[in-house]
This record gives sequence, structure tokens and C-alpha cells, in this order.
Amino acid sequence: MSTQPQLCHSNCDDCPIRHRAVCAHCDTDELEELEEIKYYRSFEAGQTVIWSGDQMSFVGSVVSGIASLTQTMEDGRTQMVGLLLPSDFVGRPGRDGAPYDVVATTDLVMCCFRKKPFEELMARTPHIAHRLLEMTLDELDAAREWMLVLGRKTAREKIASLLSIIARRDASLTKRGMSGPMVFDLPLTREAMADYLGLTLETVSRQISALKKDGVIHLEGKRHVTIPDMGRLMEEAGDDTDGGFLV
Amino acid sequence: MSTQPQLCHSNCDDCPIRHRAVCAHCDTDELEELEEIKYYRSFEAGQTVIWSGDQMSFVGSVVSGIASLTQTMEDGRTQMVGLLLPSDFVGRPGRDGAPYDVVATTDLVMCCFRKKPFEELMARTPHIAHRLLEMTLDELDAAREWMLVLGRKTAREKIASLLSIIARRDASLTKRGMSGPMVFDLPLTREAMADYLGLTLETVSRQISALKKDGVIHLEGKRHVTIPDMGRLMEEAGDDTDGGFLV
DNA sequence: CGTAGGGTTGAATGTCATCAATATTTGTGG
DNA sequence: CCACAAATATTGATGACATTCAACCCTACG
Repeated sequence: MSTQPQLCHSNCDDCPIRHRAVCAHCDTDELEELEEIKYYRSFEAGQTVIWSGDQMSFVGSVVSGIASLTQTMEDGRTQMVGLLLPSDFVGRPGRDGAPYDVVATTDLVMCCFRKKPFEELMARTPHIAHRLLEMTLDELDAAREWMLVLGRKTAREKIASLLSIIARRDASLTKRGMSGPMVFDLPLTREAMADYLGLTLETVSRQISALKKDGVIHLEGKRHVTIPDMGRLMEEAGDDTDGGFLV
Repeated sequence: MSTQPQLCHSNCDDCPIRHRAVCAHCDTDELEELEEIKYYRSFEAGQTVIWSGDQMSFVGSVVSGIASLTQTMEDGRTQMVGLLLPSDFVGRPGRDGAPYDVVATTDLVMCCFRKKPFEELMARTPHIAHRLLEMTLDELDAAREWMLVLGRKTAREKIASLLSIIARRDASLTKRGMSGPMVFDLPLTREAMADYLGLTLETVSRQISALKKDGVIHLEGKRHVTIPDMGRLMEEAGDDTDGGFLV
């Protein structure tokens, strides 16, 4: 429960997300300006970063760990509407209130910028504005991909889709390729997966068991996943087996 | 079937979407530059504007009518992932292929800009880049709103949500307020609604009949809708009854 | 050792999809 | 202007798939 803003002063030079985050296109001058308004914050798994409706005093990038955006109806039904992995951006320059809850799904480190100065910096730094547009368009694509998953896929296909996305994003971060078996840890509880996929946690559990029984995935413990054949998984997800690999 | 690019030369000054489209913040100089690379195109209801995967030679704004973005799986399941109303932007500067089918849902007029020159113009015109970011963030919000609808709402709530959105966007265009009964024409077939909501057209039809029987909406013919009590509709949609009106 | 949080599995229920028949509207040519 | 076909919409009967409710398991941890 206690907020532990365990500050750490690391440098942009050896930042693990330097080449993918909002600051990707920045030159050294611009980075220096950013350094002046930036600070790091850490959150423990389960902590809420921002409550829906709150004023936001900062924007920033996920450095490590995973955060999720969720929407909740009055009766408690909740839907995850965004999964923020390292390098993803949090916050919307030019807007005040936060439209969704932002929750640390795992332990989380963020690189935050004070909002006002960041907005001013953005106004005179096309590199940043441009990169942000690029990233927002990517997020929009991802959101639309999920609309297909939510609207038209079966429970089994939904699970396969989620696994395939996590596997791919993990591969692109760790720079392991996508040939041969893929191995990773699920960063989400069954409940979080259910919230992402518009299912109940029981259905998630059943479908994971089914995929395991059918040899599409292997499990060690509850979280450690091996995918022997990525093509097979993508078939199960109902995705085009061709193409896709160029992401 | 025949493409009728019925060209019309209208001026930005009396453009109905002038104040809401990408060009909203442009000054007269910038508008002049835009005029040079712009042209109008018309599409009949049902025509495909762009096929998923095609190269896009233009970007542009919807001037009148409605277009939809759809995704289709190999087995034919389709999901609408965007509903483009007047002033909405089509295309993604900086990207080549179109990621979705763009289809004219009604007769449609678009204000198109040749893509390359538009990108160049954008690079040196912060007003445009800024407005585009703003609009993309709005679209992202809308997409996330729909993820909640698709993932967690019942068939009845889905229909109510769609009606409430159309009613509100219609009100904001025609500048009628939202007090008193709202009247509008459904711009979508039952099938298009089904594709938007992740339902079958039979379910759409049944739920519309049910809402009518329960007095939540009135129908004249199949398309002409009256909503006697907007608050009631929003309750049916599962939305917060407060707030929302400030959109 | 006992509890709590996360996970699995079973049986019953319900919502929505599917298949099918019928109505209504729209457009076309005679 | 009417007749006919095609597209759009409604309604019913049936069944599949996911939810709900419930019991139980596992592992980490005080």
C-alpha cells in the first residue's frame, strides 16, 4: 500500500528503452532538456499509478515492468483497454484528466516528465511531437486489432491471440528471434487476462488447459510458457499465418 | 460498381467541416498550400474506398456521409473497427499500406490530399501535425470506449450504446441540443450495426425490437429513430448517467 | 501449521448464434 | 404502373459456448 518512490538516477545513454520511447528521435540537445524535467518512479505490483478522472501532473514512459489501462462500469465489470510494456507512453499531452485507471500489473519503473514543461518542450521540438504521433498511431492499430479479438473471436482464439502478442513483444524486447520455440513468463494473472479478453477467469483457465492438452503450449508452473510452434499458435489465434512476422 | 469521381470544386471558406478537420487550426497561408494539393472525391454507398493492404496515394477528411473501417478474418468473420463521420481523418501519414478496408457506408464525399505533398507540408506545419495528434488521441479514446462495449456489455447494452453515440454525434453536428427528444436516421444497416457491435444481425434486430417494445426508442420505418428520454437510453447502455453530456 | 491468493475443474444456467421461414422495402424492366 | 427480383429486416426454434456458482487444489508465507 505504501508508495515507495524509490528514486534512481540513471542516464539516458544507457537507458534500455532509449531507441523505442518518445525520446527515440531526440538529439543530444533535446535529451539534455528532457533530463532536466525527468525523474524516475517505481511502483509495486498492484499499485494504482493514476485513478481515472484524476488530474495528471506528469506523462512518461514505461521503463520496465507492465502497466495496464482499465475501464470499470458501475456494477464492477471491468475491461482492460491497454497493456503498456517497456517503451510505451503514458499520458496525453494537452489533456487534463486521465480517462482510465493506470495500474502497475507487475513491479514497474517509469521515466516521468513534469507535464507542463513537457508540453512546452513538445511544442518546439518536432522530433518529440512526431514520435508521439507515430506511437499513438501504433496504439490505435493495436486497439483496433483488439476490437477484432473482442468482437469476433472465440475464447480459445482469444487466449491464443494474447499469448501470441506477448510472445512477439517479448521476442522484440529481448531480441531473441522468432524461429524455434519461444519461451517466456506470463506477466498477467488469469484474472488480468480475463479482463483483457472480455472473458471470465474460469474460461481463461479452461482454455489454457485445453491449449496445453492439445500441445499448442507447454506450461511449467502457472506462468512459464513454452511455445513449440509459433505458426501453430497463430493458426489457433485465427490470424493469417503469413505476413505477421515482419512486426 | 462504376467509380464516379464526380469532382466538385468547393472552397475551404464555406467548408462544413472547416473547424473540426485536420485543417482546423490552419491559417490562410496554410490553407492555400492545402488547396493546391487537394481534390474532392465522391463514393456511392457500398463502394470500397481503399482495400486493406493497398498502397494509399492520398489521405483526407470525410466531408459528408459515413465511412467505416473493417477487418475481416479468413473465414469471413468481420469486425468494424472505426466509424468515420464528417470531419474524421482517413489515412496515416508516414505509413504506406492501408491496414483496414475503408468502405463507404452511405454516399460519401471526401476531401483528399495527395499523400506525399501532404506529408511534406505536415513536416513544416506544426498546426497540422498538432491537430492530427489531437484527433488521433480522440480516436484512440473512442476505440477504447468500444473495447469496453465489445468486451463487457450485453447485446441490449451494445445496441443502446451505439444509438447513444450516433445520437450524440448527430446532435453535435446539427447543433441541436440534447435536451428533449432526439430524432435522427440510422446511417447503418442491421448488418453494419452487427459488425460494429460484434453481434449477429438477427440479435441486433431482436434487441432493437425489444428496446422499441419497452418504449426506450420509437421507430418510424426501419431507420428513423426517436429517443424520448436520453437519460433512459444511457442507463440502458450501462453508462454513467451523469457527466457524459459534456462531450 | 494454517491462511490467503491464485488457479483448476465440474455441473447447471443463460445468452447469443445458427438455421430457417416469412415479411417488408427498394429497385428494375415490361 | 405493376410485377418480380433482390436486398433488407423480423421472428421463431434449437443448440453451442461461455458464464455462473461451487468445490477443491496448490504454493508462498507469516
